[in-house]
Amino acid sequence: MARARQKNGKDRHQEILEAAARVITDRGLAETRIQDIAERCRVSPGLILYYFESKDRLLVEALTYANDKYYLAQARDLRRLDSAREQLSRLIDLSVPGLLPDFERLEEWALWIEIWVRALRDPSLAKEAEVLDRRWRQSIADIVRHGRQTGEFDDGEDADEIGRKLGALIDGLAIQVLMNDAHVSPDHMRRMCQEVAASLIGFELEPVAHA
Amino acid sequence: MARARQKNGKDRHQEILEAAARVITDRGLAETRIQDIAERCRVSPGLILYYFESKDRLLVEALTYANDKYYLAQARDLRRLDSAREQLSRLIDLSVPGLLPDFERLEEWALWIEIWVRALRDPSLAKEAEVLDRRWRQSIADIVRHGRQTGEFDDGEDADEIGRKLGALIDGLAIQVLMNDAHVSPDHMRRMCQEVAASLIGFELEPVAHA
DNA sequence: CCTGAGTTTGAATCACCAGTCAACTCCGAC
DNA sequence: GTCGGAGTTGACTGGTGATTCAAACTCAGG
Repeated sequence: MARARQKNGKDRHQEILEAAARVITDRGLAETRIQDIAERCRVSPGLILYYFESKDRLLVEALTYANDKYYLAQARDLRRLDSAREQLSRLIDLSVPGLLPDFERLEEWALWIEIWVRALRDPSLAKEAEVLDRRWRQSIADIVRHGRQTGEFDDGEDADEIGRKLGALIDGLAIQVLMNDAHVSPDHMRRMCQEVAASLIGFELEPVAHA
Repeated sequence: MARARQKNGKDRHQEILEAAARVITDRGLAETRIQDIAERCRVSPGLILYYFESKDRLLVEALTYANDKYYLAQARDLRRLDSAREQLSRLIDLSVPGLLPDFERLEEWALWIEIWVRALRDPSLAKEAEVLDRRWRQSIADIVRHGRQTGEFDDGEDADEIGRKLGALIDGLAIQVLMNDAHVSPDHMRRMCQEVAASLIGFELEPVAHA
């Protein structure tokens, strides 16, 4: 296999990114050492720098790589549902940290906060983060548009605006859930988001998908 | 002055906290070195450790100290206004990063993100953060209650719940404004928050204080 | 078998920084 | 005046961790 080599190289690349993302969620961006990443790959520290030109670049790549992975998983999950209403409800459930244990949402949110901090001082990461963030709000807006096209939802406020509002609400609440705020449990967050979503699309609340 | 000494000591303490908060907003928590703080105070590095038992404790104290300072300034500002409606509107304006240049909201928000990251792995800071956060949401709820008492606002959803919702929305939007997201300008954020606030308290939107 | 490019290792280097400490300066008390 | 202690300095120590590098290893192709 002439490919085996190159393919192996590709795998290593990804393997390292994945390990890095793991370590970051475990120990936090600031406490992540190359050694940790190397250990997680069962590889020597030197190899990490053989594949990435510096620790900094690796970390930034790992952050966006992981976020991308989570986003794609979410998109795949939502595509299985037909009705816009179910999709919106599911999107909210997926966004609540720790609500659905199978989806590593806790990890994802922790990574987001790390991205925000770093983006504060790294304009190029800020740009990437904006793209990722926009894509995610876009997916809310798309669901709204879809629901209106099929007649499931009434017309109303601009779909993009709804995406921004609901997105911001989810961000804000997710932070508090993540902080273990006693006044904002995952269930509470879910209910609030579902409620607001319903009112934003002019929907009669109620049996919104419960599991 | 037998006091001069002690007073001087007190000032130093505060002076260092203030300098630390400054450095943190400038360089980020992770990049803050004792040396930087010492320089900002025009003092030798050793002195910093003379007043604080470790860099870590100093940083955590600085974070909550600065947040407290900002909160008190906001409370003072709001107290000048009589009508609940003006207070709510002003609170929103004060919360938009960079909208009112005199209020160092940009700094405050940057510090919040640092707090969140650190709280993720420091339960004791998480507890302090929860208190600070709750106090701020509480101030929204109090305004709502006040407005209802005076008859300015209609009754409706639980005031605390409104505090949580509006608070979360503000948090979420502030992050995007802070990231310089082209789709969420300070003005845009202001408008959205005012709008949502109005609808949450069942208020006819419109001439909501504009400056 | 060789060979050589691509991989991998781990020891060595290098810079940096938190925290320590012995010495010095002030100033008020006696 | 001088004593003593709080306040202050800045050089020093120790540990840590990113990055470099020369050597070793692997394996596909000849």
